[in-house]
Amino acid sequence: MSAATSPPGIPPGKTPLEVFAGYLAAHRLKITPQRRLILDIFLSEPGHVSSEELYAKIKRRDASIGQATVYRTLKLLTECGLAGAVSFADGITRYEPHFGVEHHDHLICEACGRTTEIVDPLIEKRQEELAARYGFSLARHKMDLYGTCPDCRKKSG
Amino acid sequence: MSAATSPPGIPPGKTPLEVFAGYLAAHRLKITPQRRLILDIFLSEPGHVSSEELYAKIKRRDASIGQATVYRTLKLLTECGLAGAVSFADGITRYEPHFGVEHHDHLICEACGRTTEIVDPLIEKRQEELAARYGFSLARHKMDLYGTCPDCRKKSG
DNA sequence: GTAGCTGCAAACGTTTTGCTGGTTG
DNA sequence: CAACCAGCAAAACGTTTGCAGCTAC
Repeated sequence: MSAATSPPGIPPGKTPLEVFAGYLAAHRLKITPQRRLILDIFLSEPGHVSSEELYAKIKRRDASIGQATVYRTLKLLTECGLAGAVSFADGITRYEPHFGVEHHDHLICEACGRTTEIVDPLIEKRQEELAARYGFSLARHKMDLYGTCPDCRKKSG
Repeated sequence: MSAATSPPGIPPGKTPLEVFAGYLAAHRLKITPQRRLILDIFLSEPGHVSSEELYAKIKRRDASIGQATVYRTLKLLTECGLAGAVSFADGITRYEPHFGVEHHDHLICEACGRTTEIVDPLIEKRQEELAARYGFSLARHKMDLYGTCPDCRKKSG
């Protein structure tokens, strides 16, 4: 596997900026203040953000930035493996940092909408086995569990 | 839990039409030829369909039907548990039948895009346990495994 | 200096909505 | 016959793209 363009898997011992810069250089693209700022703010987000949410946060630091730049940069971040796109079937694409942040799955309350991040080693391991059984090499996965959280169960009986 | 409006879980021993009719009656909505036809064709689909794909198929049987009706009916079918919305982060919402069709997860090849439907009882069981540990009652879940299928692995080394 | 970037605004494709006449219960 | 529905077309939504001037390399 040649290192330059492979999306999944973050190179070890590199800062996010180095990863991004490396990707940009490899594709003859440029590092700009806007791209740095977007990377910076994106990585400081705890969970998943939509492009619009991120745009709002970024605008507070640089009011002159445009929506399109945020969209374009998020796409770049996804391509270089620093971001991952998740969608919860509500028509909005959300992104989550794939750097420093451990992989996690989601436990989503259908009543109040709150999401909890979860990981279960046993499931992770089993997924690998399952993919292998079909001859797949597993790059990544997404698992969302939908239900009702304890609080909402109390409220609605 | 009162039966009328609960989305998840298909009542046993009922036909899809009965489920749908029951839901409509409970909400004082009406059964129409269009809704019947959409349900019928939707359930005859093997995998996931987008609203537009379904619309195209439906139009072949009733050219006078409108897109909006398909959208509206798919939403109803989702509400009454007969359909489930899935989205693969490409901006298009797809629906899959939740009746007769066993629940399944997806194994998706990132190279050629083909999806294989999979189920692993061990994972299903573990998901329940995991949700329970957080006090959640689990209604449903979505698990997508992304990787490279055997064929594409051969082709690209 | 040149290739690539930005911000703006217009375009795009999917989904939703307002309306009027028609249909269901 | 009252409430709800269908089809149509227009609107709304998130996202992408074309362009003209500006910036990184």
